[in-house]
Amino acid sequence: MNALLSKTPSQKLPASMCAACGAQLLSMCASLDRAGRDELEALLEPVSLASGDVLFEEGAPATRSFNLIEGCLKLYKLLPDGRRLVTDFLYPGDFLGLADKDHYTCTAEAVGAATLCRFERSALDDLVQRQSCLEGHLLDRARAELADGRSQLLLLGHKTARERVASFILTQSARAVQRGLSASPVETPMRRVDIADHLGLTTETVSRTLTGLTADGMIGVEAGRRIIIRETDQLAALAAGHKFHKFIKN
Amino acid sequence: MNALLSKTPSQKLPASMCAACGAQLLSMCASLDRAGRDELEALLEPVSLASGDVLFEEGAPATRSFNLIEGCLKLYKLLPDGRRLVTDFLYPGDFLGLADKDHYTCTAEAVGAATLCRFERSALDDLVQRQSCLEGHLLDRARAELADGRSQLLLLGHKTARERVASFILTQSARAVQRGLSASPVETPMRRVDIADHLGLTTETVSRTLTGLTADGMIGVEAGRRIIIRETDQLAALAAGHKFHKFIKN
DNA sequence: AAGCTCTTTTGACGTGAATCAAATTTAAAA
DNA sequence: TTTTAAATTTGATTCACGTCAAAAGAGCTT
Repeated sequence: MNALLSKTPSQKLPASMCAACGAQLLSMCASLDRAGRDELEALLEPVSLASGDVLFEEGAPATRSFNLIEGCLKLYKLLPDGRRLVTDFLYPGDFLGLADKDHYTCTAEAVGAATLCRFERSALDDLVQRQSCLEGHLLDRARAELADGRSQLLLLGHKTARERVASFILTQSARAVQRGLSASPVETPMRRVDIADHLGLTTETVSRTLTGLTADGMIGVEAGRRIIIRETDQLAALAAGHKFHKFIKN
Repeated sequence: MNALLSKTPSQKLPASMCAACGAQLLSMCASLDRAGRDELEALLEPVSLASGDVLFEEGAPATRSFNLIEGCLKLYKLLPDGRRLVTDFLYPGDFLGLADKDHYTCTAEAVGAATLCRFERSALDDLVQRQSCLEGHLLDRARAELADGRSQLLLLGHKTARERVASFILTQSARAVQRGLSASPVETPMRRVDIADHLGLTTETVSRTLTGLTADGMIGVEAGRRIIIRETDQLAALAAGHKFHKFIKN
């Protein structure tokens, strides 16, 4: 293991992390043979990021892919005048850059400290070509991201601020469950402005909406960054766009 | 050739269309062998749709994929109260359903009369598994759709009505060019309400914005459905979000 | 723990696009 | 062609959210 390109080279990642990182990708393909496993593990490089570090920028050649081990990243696109859309937040186990073709379609930036495993795309592509089973899994992942993106289009195109925030909370909760965490006190490590830019709102509107949902007893907010879901069904009805629901305003 | 499942079974498609349709998918993979070609062609079934016909609905099992031969389709998602987001418009040469995993993520509906080629997904998947070169092309297509979707997120999240309409016109124009048509008088076969639901606006706002762009000399509108791009650079600057541009309002 | 900065919340107000409504144009049917 | 219905445009008004501004709170540093 070597950490040449890590932002904190003095602090190597424990070997167990590398193993976990390898296992993550390897789990994509149960039939990957021993040689394939070794080859894949040899491609891994650990990377550490501090809060606000940019891993890669939109439009740069997509020469590397990553697997997030610890922390949280945000992906975003910018308009020339600074308007920003956070397309997604990533958590441990998520991949970055696999769904990009030649160039990264978003900028990736750390939300708090984060550690990742890095792969050279060229080497990975070679491996994928020989281990054809991997390609199907990549396709499935791209399809899942596509489906998520389309749901987000609906949110940005037609949902109210209240519906957007409700959707966000439930999405974050569902992701926490995927990672083996609890559904209800959801940790939201990103700032209000990141949430706002993810939902096509302003910081103020996000804050006001959270206050409103709290006042209505649908959620609770602890220490700013931890959200308690109090009325799951009502929140879900709101997020799904059931405007007629008795508990829903707007 | 057989048209059992066509909406107009009496009117068979000419054989040349089937050949073109097959060629479309085959061109994905230059190395597809003769047996593969024959097998693929045997999978093709022609389908005809009348205006407003629904090809498949969001959430239905994605058992079939399609290649649009003629006409225009719209893909959309609905909220329970009827709010609608048109995720995309499709034109001849475009595929439908290839990027969906188990279930269709959108409803597909004909904008005017349309003809398509249909494939059974199960048979196609078998073929893809044996002709592994196809998988890479499917992955590339999914990646391209993903990139487009992310641009649309930015549009829906942060662009003004004027910027959205400008983006729409240029996107439609670019697609026309891809199909070998002229860039400037762009045919837009869909209704105002479809454009509105694609851009997260209302019919009235789309109409007013088109009127405004026409008044400013940026575009011209003929017979409601044909748009002339008069000031490409200004329209592009507007669409890209250069708010500071001297010719741009809002 | 005091002082600083950054973030979040709350308040007052403005505005872009939605809504409501009606006129006009276009398309379809008789 | 005439009649009827549907789509589009235009106008008047409203409202949800954005903008501007300030206060309150959280996190650092010393």
